[in-house]
Amino acid sequence: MGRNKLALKKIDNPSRRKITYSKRRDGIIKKATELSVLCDIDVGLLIFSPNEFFLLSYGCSTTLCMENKLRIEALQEKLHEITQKLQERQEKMRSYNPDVVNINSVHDAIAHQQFLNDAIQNIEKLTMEIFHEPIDLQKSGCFQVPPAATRDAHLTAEELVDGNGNWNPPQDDHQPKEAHLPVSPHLSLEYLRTQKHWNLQGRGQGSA
Amino acid sequence: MGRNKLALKKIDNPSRRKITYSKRRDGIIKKATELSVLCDIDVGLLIFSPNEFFLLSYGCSTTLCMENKLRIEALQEKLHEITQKLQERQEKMRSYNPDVVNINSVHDAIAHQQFLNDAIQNIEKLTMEIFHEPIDLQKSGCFQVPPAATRDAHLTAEELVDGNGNWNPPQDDHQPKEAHLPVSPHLSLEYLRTQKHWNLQGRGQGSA
DNA sequence: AATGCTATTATTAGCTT
DNA sequence: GAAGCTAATAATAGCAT
Repeated sequence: MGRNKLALKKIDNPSRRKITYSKRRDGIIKKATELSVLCDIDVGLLIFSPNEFFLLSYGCSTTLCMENKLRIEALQEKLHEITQKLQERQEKMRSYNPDVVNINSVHDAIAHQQFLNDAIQNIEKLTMEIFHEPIDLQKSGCFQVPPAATRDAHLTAEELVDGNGNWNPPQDDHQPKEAHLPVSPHLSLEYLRTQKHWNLQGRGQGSA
Repeated sequence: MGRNKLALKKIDNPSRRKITYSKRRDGIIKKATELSVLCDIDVGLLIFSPNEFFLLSYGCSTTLCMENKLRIEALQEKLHEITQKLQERQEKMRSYNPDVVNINSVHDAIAHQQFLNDAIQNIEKLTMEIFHEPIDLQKSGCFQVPPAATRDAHLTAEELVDGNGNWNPPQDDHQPKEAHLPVSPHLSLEYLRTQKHWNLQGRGQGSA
């Protein structure tokens, strides 16, 4: 085309190449536009030159491209956000189930203590609420829980705390032997109700 | 071009439109190929006709398109995975912080009791381990903890547990006023060590 | 380097098969 | 409808500015 035909290979002369680029770029854009209009179709054209990025689109091709870009950005943002949430949760879980081996600094120990305190407070709050506002087990369509049904369960209150040897058994009648619950490791709700509340009780045996 | 010029508007005759489409499509593909080769650049061309989808790409444009698609898929998979993890964590957290209002069945109550039991066991296990195997703070590259340095910290052991009104302060000398730790809300590990262990202590006031 | 010119080649509209 | 032909238009290489 033009004064003479040129071989279909990279134009070595950078100056001539750039000129050809400009002319043919405009040409192909015109062609793409015409094709799109004449034939009523969507045409997308992407041209990456070292110095410019051209993107032409009639219809969904750019939309597609842009949507993809936006989708990726949105997904990455969401992923980032949710990953942070997960890490927070994991950190919290780690504090509920701390491994002493991993406590290597005062900072770690403090953090875990804080969480343990929170956990204990939650447990106390719950038992208080259970005591003051007992749940009506009869109402909820479930089997009835016999009073003090813990002794024969896999893990009784006594076993739980005996491990530390410091459980003070409640003073009243919560130890009849009948165990009717089919469920395993548990404390019965009824039993919990007999305990007004639990408390942390430090027993100073100073070593410092 | 050709025998006569045609207006730049949609070709109404579908047959003629299709013919024009075929010819011009091939033409623009040739042009794109030439531009890419002659000028040594990446060119992408997307043509959406009602009956075919054409995608030409020299260099990164398709790569880009395909990569985007793959990236989207990978991101979505990751997001799905991590969302499930988060939900699991949230479920577990809910069990640690149960809301009595939501306990409407024996099944719920048992599940929560199970989690509370686990939490209690963890707390006891931790404190036992801390007591029996004190962490060597000097070894781990941390600053030295002065004995009983808790009183002036933002949140002392007393404040923490006073909220429940049931902390028994240790009997001996752990309350000098010197506070050397720069860290805030904390209990000192040294202080913990003076407490042989914590125990749950039920105070039977049976109402059942 | 960018713009315009134009000789020359490339594309293609309408036609034919 | 598809393939090929060709007159006619469109694009553009090289040159000049």
